[in-house]
Amino acid sequence: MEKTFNPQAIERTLYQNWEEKGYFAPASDQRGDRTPYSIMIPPPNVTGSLHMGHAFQDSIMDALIRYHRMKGCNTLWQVGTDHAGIATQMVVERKILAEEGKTRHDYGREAFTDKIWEWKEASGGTITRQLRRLGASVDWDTERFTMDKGFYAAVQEVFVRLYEDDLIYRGKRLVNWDPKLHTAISDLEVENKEVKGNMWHLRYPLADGEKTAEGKDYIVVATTRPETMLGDTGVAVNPEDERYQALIGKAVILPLVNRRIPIVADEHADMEKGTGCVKITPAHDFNDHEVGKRCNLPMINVMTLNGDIRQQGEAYNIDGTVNQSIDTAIPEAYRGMERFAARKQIVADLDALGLLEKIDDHTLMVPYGDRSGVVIEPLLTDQWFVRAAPLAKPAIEAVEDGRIQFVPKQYENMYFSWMRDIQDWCISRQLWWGHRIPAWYDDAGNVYVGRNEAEVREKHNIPTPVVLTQDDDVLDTWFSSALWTFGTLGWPEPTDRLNTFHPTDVLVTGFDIIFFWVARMIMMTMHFMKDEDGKPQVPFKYVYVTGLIRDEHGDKMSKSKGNVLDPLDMIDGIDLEALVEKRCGNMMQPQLAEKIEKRTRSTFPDGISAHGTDALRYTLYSLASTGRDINWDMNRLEGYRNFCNKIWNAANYVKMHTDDQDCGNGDEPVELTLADRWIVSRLQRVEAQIEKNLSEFRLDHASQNLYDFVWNEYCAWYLELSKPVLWDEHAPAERKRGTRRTLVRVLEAIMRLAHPFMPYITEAIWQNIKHSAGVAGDTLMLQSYPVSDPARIDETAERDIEWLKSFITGIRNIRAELNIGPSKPLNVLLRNTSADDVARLNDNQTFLKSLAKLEDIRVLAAGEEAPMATTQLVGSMEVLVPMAGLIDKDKESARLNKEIERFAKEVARFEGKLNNEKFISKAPADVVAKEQAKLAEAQAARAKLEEQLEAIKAL
RNA sequence: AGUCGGUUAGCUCAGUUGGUAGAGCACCACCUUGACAUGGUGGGGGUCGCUGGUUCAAGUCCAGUACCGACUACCA
Repeated sequence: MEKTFNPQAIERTLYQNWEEKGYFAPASDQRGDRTPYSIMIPPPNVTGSLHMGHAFQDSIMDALIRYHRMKGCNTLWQVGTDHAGIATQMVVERKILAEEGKTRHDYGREAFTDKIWEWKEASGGTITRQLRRLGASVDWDTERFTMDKGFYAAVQEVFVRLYEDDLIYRGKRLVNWDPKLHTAISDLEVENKEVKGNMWHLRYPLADGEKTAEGKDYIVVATTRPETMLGDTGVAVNPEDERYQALIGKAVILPLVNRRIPIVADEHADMEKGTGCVKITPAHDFNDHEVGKRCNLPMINVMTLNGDIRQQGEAYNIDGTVNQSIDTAIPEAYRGMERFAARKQIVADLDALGLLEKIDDHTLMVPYGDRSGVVIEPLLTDQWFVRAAPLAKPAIEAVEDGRIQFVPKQYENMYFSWMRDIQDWCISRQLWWGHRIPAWYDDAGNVYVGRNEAEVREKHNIPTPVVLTQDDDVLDTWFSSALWTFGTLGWPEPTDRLNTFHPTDVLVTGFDIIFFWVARMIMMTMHFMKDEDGKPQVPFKYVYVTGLIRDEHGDKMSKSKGNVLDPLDMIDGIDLEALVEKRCGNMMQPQLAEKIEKRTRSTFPDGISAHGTDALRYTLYSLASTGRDINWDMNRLEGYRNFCNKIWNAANYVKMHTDDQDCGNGDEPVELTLADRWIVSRLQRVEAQIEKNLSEFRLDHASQNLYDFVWNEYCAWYLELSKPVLWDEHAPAERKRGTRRTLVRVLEAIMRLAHPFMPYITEAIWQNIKHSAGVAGDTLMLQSYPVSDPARIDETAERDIEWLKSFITGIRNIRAELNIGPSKPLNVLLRNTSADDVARLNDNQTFLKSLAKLEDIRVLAAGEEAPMATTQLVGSMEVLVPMAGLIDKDKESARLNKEIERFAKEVARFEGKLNNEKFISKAPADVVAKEQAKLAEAQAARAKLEEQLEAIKAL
C-alpha cells in the first residue's frame, strides 16, 4: 500500500476489474438466499452529462444495491438512458444551425432524425462513462435506451392497448402551445411566472340600443390580453348580478370586428372583480373555453402556430366541429401581425375610438414554456390525450393502502393532491425525435390505430390502393419513461427477468419529477402489470424522494448563475483556469460571463483539489437528510476526504503490525484484552445502527454512525490501546496474537460495513488485509455484509473502557491546564478508590501508563498524607498528580473554582427537580432514581473539589 | 388563495417514541510522540424564530404568530 491515500491511483483499475469480472450482473453471485432486489435507475438524458443531482441519487442507489448484494440478494440495478425528446432535438437543431446554418426542415424528417442518432452514438457515452467513475455497480449487460427496439415495441403496445381500452383519444382541444418550438406541451411543462403587466378596461357597445342600469350604452370588460378580443364570442356576467340582469340574453357589438356576440350568464364571472363583465374567448383561454362549453358559445381561433394573428379566423362549434355560419373575418390591419404587436395596435385603435376606459397596472402570472422560454399560447389543435382519471384511481389507492410508500411520507400529500384532481394528459408532440404515434389516416381523415400499418390494414380491411399515412406526431417523452420499470425487463414478453425483478424495490428520485414521472409510472404500471391473481402490480414498493442539491447559499445550480459544480471535478480536481473556462465558455448569455468569472475566482481561488470518489459519495450520504433542499458544502467534502485518509492510514498501521505475522487464524490459543473485547462489542452496536438506518433510508445517519465508530472509537482509542500490547516485547504470544487478530478482523469488518458507501478505498484496503484477516474471496463486493451479534456485546468491557477513557482524559486535562507537555512522564496517586477501581487499575496498568504517559500509579494508603496535587475525578475516585514545584496557585484555584461552579449549578438543578413534590410523585421511578444518583454524584464532586481548593489556599 | 416544508453554535446541518442540546467546518491554546499535520490533545461558543397551552418535565406535543422557501390553482 502507498504511504498516503491517493484515490486516483486505485479507482479506475478497481472499477475495470469489477466490470470485467461481471460482478455487477445478478448472476455473478450465488451466496445468500437470493431474494430478488431491484432498482431501476432514473434514465438520464442520453446526451446529457452527470450533474450533482445524478451523483447524489446514483450514489444512494449504489449504496442500497451494494448493501443488498452483500447481504446475498439477487440484485439488479437496471441502467439505461432516455431519448429526451425536446431536449435532444433542440441540442441537435442548435448544433446544425451553428455549424451548418441549417434548420431541421432543410434536412427533412428522416435525415434529421438520422442526424440525431449520429449525435446520440457520438455523445451518448458521456454519462455512462461518468456513472462508472462514480463507482455505480449497474448491470451494464442489460443496458437499455427508451428508443431501442424492445422499448419501441413496448411503447407501441401500450399505446394500442390504451386506445382499445378507450383510455387514449384524439380531439381538437385547447392545449398549451409553444409558438417557438411549434409543439403542444403538457400542463407540467408550463412554468408560470409572475409578470408586471396591465389590465385594459374596454367598452363594448350594447346592440339594439340597449342601456345598462346606469343608462350607459356600453358595458366595460377588463382584460390582460386585449388581442384575443378578435376571437371573442360572448360576454359573461354572473347570473346573480343584479346590475346586469336585464342584459342577459342581449348582445354587444364587438368593436373593431363588428361581430354581434351574446351576453350570457355564467358563474365564472365574478361580481367582485373588475366590472363584473368578462369577455369570453373560448379558443384562447382555458376558463373561457369552459364557459363556452356551458353556454354553447362557438370558438374562433385567431392565431397561427407562430402566435401571429391569422389572415382569417377559424370557427368551431364547442364540440370541435367546424362552424361555417359565423363570419370569421379579421380586420385587415391586424392580419399577420405578431401577437404582442397586435396587442399594442388594438389597444391604440380602441383608444382612438374612445372605447378604452382605462389602463391599470396589474401583476399577473404568465405561462412560459419550460424549454423555449416563450409565452405559451392556449391554442385549438388536434392532439392525442390519455384519459387520466381512470388510471389514477388504482394508483391513488396503492399509495393510500401502503403498497407504495413515499419516504419521507410528506410527499404523499403532493402526490395525492395532484392525482385527485388530475387532468387528461396531452401526449402528442409536434416533434421529430421520439416515438411516432402508431396511428394512420386515410384520405377521408379516418383514424386507425395499430401496431403497424399491416396490422391496421388487416384489422380494418383496408385494401392496398387506399393510401394510409402515419400520424406525424411523436409521444411525450414521459409517456415512454412511464413504462420504465417493466419495459426494461422485456415486457410485453413474459420474461424471467420480468418475473424475477418486478415489482422493483425502491425508486430513488427527486421531488421535482413526482408528477412528471413517478405518478405516471404508477398509473401505467398498474394498468399493464398484473400478478398471478390478476391484481395490479405496483412498479416499486418505496419511493425514496431526495432533496435537490443546491449551492452553498441555497441557490439552485444553473449554468446562467455560474454556480454549477461538476461531480467529476470534485473527484479529479480542476485548476482555476479550466474551471473558469468551463463555467463561462459556450454560454447562451455571454453577458453574464464576467460576473460568473469573478464569482468563480473568489469562491475557488485555487481551483478544486482532487478528493476522490469515495469522499464525494460519503459527503452526499452525509447530506442525505429528509429536507427538501440540500446545500452543498465544500468543507464537508474536505472533511470526508480526510476521513478517507484516516482510514487509509489506520489500515497502514494495521498492516504494519499484521502482515506476515501470526494473526490467530490457526488453532493457537488467543487471549483477548479488555480493549479487544470492547472494540468487538462496539462493532456489534454500530452494525445494528447501520442496519436500522439503512432500512429506513437514513443514509445520513448510517454514514454518521460509521464515521463515529471508525474515527472516534477504532482509530482514536482502539488503535492506541493496541500499541502497548504490540510494542511490548514481553507480552504473552497469545495476547499479541489476540490483539493482532482483533485489529485486522475489526478492520476487515469495517471495510465490509463501509463498502456500500465508499467502494474503492474499502476494496483496495480489503485486498491488502484479507489474508491476515483469514478471509478468502476475489472481491469485497461479494463478501457478506456484517450482521450484529448481540451475544458479542460486552457491557462490562464497555463500562471498563469508559472508566479507562475518563482516567486518561483526566490526566490529559491536567496536562493541558498546567501546560505539561504530553511527553513528560507523570506519577499519579489515587484516593477514595472503590473495589472496582482497584480491580480495573490492576487490569489496565499498561494501558493507562502508555496512553496517559504515566510512570507510576499508586493508591494512597489509608491515613497517608497526600502531597500537594492537582486532581481529577473518575467517578468517585480522585486522581492526584503531585505538583512539586509545578503549581501555579492562582491558576489552580481558578481552575478549581470553575469546576466547583459547574458542579454547583448541576447540584442546584437536580435539587430543584427533586424538591418538586410533583416530580417525585408523577415521574417514573427510574427517572427519579437517576436524578437522585446524579445529584449525589455532583454533590460529592463538589465537596471534593472544595476540599482541594482549601488545601491550595492553605499553601 | 390552498398545500407542504424550513427557522437549533460563526457557517452547513443532525436531533428517532417528551427526561439536563450534537456533528463537520471555522475559532482559541498547546503538541511534529514509532498509522495519519488531510494529524493529536484540551478548550470557547446555542435563552433551539416569537407567544401562549398541555405536562412533574417541551428543541421534541398542541394552538396561534412572524419571516424565508417550494409546489398547486387562480387572478377576466
